[in-house]
Amino acid sequence: MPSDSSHLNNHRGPAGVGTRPRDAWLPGRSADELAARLRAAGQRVTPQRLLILGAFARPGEHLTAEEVYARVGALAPAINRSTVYRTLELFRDLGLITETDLGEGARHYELLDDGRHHHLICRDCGGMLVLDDEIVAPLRAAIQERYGFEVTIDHLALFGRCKECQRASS
Amino acid sequence: MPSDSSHLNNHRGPAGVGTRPRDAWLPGRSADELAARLRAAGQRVTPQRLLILGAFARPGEHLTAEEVYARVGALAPAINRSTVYRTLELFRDLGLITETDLGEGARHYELLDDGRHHHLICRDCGGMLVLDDEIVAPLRAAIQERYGFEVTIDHLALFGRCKECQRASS
DNA sequence: TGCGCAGATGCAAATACTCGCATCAGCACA
DNA sequence: TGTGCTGATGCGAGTATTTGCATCTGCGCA
Repeated sequence: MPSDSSHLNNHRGPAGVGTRPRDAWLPGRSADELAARLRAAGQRVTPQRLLILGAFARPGEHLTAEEVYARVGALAPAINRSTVYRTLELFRDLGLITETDLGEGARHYELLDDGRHHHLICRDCGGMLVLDDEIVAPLRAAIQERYGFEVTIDHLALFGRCKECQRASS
Repeated sequence: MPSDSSHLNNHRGPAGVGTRPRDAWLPGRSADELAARLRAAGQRVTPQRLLILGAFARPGEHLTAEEVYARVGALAPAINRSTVYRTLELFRDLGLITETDLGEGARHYELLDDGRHHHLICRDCGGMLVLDDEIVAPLRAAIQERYGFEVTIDHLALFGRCKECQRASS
């Protein structure tokens, strides 16, 4: 379906909706905060959405879509798998959570807070390093300056070979 | 399976095998070149592998795994879908092809040549810009310097909002 | 050239994710 | 508060990808 990109903007409401705020929104535990955030983006507040955000206990915890589905299903069995996937996509676009492919077969989602971080993953040993956002920030700035493109780099996973594995095979 | 990373190095041969050459390897059309490249990496030369690389007609052409499978299947119907997926993964690790999630539901593979490029994709309008590797190179260098990590950034897809969509919603 | 082992493949099932469509329900407006 | 429109959800089917295991085969070695 390479020529079909309609799904890319299929949950935008009217004028200005979906705009990511300039100031990062600190993830709140309260339903009220999510409700306000959704309404500000022209999105509806539904019990499903509240539950799905609630599945993220704390920032820093990685969850796959299936794990979110399992947690939510324990509380409200009627919630559908598709709704979970679609809602995670929405939250990602709103900047509430990050979505990352850590190379483990399923994408991981995480509450987004101000202390952004990224990962370096070794394809040889599987080891994972934390990459400071300070290293990534210049890329964001350069893209903004050169292309006027507001890029979202919230939780990058980059692959390669760690120092140890390079040494081991040289 | 978050704790299982054994698959990350399951197609490495003995000593030094799997090492990516410092000098980029220009993708060759000839089976001989692939054979030499595979043997140098301690990998076996099989008809399946030759066919799968052959599916990439030219650099610059994006193919999904299913498209590769379809092309290869037209020539040799016996080749299995799993083999295609596993072989693409191998070629990616050897630096022969790039793997990118362009947000279209299936990952795209492309022959890697020296003129690396990346993509900026607008989540609002679906538009795609080409991002010059010159902008990304400093990140690669910074990671190498700070972490001693040899990162592979061959074909990045970054998402965000293009200049026009920013303007339209402000 | 023949033998054997480790790695590659085929197969089938399981998991991960996407999509179209009918129905349902927030929320704007009367 | 009631009504209707539009976006959200449930559902089911389809596509994409991964995995374990049995079998097969490339290639090093005798």
